Amino acid sequence: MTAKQENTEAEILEAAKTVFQQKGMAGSRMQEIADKAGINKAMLHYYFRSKQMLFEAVFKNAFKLLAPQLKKILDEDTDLFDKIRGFTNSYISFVIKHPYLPNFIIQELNKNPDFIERLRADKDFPNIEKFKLQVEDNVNRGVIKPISGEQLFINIMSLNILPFIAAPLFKGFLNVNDKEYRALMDQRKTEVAEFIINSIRL
Amino acid sequence: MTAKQENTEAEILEAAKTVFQQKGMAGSRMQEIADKAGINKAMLHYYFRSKQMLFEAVFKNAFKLLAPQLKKILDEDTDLFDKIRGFTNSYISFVIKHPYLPNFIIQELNKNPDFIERLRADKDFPNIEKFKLQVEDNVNRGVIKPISGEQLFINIMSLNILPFIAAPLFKGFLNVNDKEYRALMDQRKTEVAEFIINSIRL
DNA sequence: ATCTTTGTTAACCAAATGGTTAAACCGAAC
DNA sequence: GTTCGGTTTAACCATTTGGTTAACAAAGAT
Repeated sequence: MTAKQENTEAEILEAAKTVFQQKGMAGSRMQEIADKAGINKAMLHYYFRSKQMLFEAVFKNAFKLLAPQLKKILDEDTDLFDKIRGFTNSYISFVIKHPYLPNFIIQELNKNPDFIERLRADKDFPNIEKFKLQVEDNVNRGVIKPISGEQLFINIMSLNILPFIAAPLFKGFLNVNDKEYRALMDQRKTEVAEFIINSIRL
Repeated sequence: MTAKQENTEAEILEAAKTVFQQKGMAGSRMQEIADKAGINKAMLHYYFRSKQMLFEAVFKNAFKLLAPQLKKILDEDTDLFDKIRGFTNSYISFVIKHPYLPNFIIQELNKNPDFIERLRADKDFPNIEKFKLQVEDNVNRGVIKPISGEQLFINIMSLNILPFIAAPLFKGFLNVNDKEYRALMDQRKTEVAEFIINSIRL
């Protein structure tokens, strides 16, 4: 076995990630992935057997990257307000590093809703129970207005995720160019957290 | 010319809408659209020349449906708080009627960002200027905390849109079934508006 | 009645696409 | 240096897919 073995597999995954995340499962071509990885198309099948299996490998890797981001807000042991500030700030850095990733996951999950079941089996699958208790505790202590952990979680995610997923749409509505839109996103790094906190603080 | 003429064209558009919105441009097959419309595949080309042109017809129709929803929040002449309540409430009804539409638009716009330029040419393209003035006015009158119209608009849209686009993901994280998730969405019909208003009210 | 235009279909086509195969390659163990 | 294992490639294959064509039906127009 040559030393290239893992190298090739990694290069395939990297190329597949790029193509799949930008064009989706249906819009991606095995040939394009092979070209981008600089190898023969047959290698894709040698290492991953089929387009579907290659896709699932890429998808799982993508999800593995996203999960730790969510752990920050779900499992960490910090004060609720700091948590919201911390997540909002770090999520934006994450998206800059992986621009297509959240959209990719959401999109493919829409086309294949049962994927989530297989993901849940993983030990690192994010769990909201701890966060729910924390929110409930803050409500009981009179720190924040009554709100369920679920709804607060949905709100935090929505405010952080959609502006990136729907960037072209918002750019159109707001009539701003890429640079101006990036400035808006930069502003959100702090503003979104305060927006949320203002809403729930008593 | 038979009386079927417009009928056929409409049936093609209806079938194409269903298929394109659920599977996207790349994932859709002309044959499937023809089957769903109950006609021969050649008719698709007879009426719309190519897959691309059929797709664009569907896309424009979809956008035409979405635009009036946005006008509610951008152009109407009602009080800001009422506007937020009204939009939130009516948007959810809209999504129930057209479940795949917002995701479809966002997704295809991501794969084809220059689409938005062609859409902007339309007279009915939503314009945010009036809304910006209204927000500014409310800030100046001390009714709400300082916030730009752009950011408030992004927040309103995000809180309303993402929970539907990312429904499978949220269902997974929250570990709820379809029925429970729908209940959460129902709760949001009023809660989201109050969440926003609480955040900006002085 | 026949001619013309429009709508519709079945059969067909070329290109693209996911996947396979058989042979070549290449480093390592013997 | 020969053999043996996994690795890599070029060529090939069957199917799918968007699109075309030629013939045909139906309805006005003359």
